[in-house]
Amino acid sequence: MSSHAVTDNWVERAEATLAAAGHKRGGARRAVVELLDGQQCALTAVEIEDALRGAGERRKVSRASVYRILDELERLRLVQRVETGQAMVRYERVCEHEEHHHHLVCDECGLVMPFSDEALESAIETLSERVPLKVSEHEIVLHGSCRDCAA
Amino acid sequence: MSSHAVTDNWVERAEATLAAAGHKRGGARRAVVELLDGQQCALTAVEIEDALRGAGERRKVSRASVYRILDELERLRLVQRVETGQAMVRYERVCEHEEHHHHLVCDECGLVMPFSDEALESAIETLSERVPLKVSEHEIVLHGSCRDCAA
DNA sequence: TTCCGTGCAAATCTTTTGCACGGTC
DNA sequence: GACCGTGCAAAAGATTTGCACGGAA
Repeated sequence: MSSHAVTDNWVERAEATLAAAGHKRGGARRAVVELLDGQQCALTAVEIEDALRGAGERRKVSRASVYRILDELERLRLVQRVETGQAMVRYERVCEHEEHHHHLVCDECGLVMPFSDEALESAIETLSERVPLKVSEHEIVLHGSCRDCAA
Repeated sequence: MSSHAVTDNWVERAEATLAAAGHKRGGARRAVVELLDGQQCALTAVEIEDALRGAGERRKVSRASVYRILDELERLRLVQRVETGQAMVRYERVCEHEEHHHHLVCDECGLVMPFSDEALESAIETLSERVPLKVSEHEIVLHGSCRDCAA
């Protein structure tokens, strides 16, 4: 069950975008897309592979396919990479009608949580004008200790 | 020649901190410290190894040592990791009397440049109070095309 | 029938580790 | 002399690639 059906049917958009880009359907890709749609936060390739192998109803997808699929989804801007400094890249769905968000990483237990902040976004926007780079993306990661670990 | 001798003699501080932490001196580590001191921006382990092998006067340092040295310098907060989404971690000197800065990454040619912005820092500071994480670090990376690549 | 999507296995690349030697204290 | 720092080689872990088969169009 998707947690975002109300604001943006990401699965449908993904399928449509993929079709428009000339892709045939594939069971592995559909499984990955559906899994990503149900996530609170970013997953690594290994986590995706494990999740799909585990859940009884879902088909097994080879790791190579997971990487290829994530690559293609990223190229089409359907998912985005999240670098959390944990040695593995994470990927998460990009929703059109959703607030842009960033990530909190607990360096002790590895927990990753999303957050968003308007003041931060506008500071980024303003600053992007003054910088010797045509900015297309930005990524912000706060590191520290989560409540459980800090306690 | 250090580009920062005026504001903060990082090499001296590094040597002192290392000594205080109970380390003996080592030629490899001194070479890495001196190289890092002369950099404009963050380097990868491989770049460090290559730079030291290349420069005539500098001794060759094995890659394993580069990683071990960077690890120790990071633990002592003498250098910091920079995650630019380029598959390799970058490291740069941390200066005490220098403005905190972040990075611009050209996704086309791989160029990495530093930048800093007060409004951004204060937004981060404010927001850090309201978040379910005891924040100790933050990292901001802007991606895009540099002037040469965008032209 | 034509090609793309996928799985499997091997390759590649970054980073880490084990071990032995040589230098620092 | 005791121990740490370092080099070398092998290992480990993440990601990519080559190839062949089966399914989608």
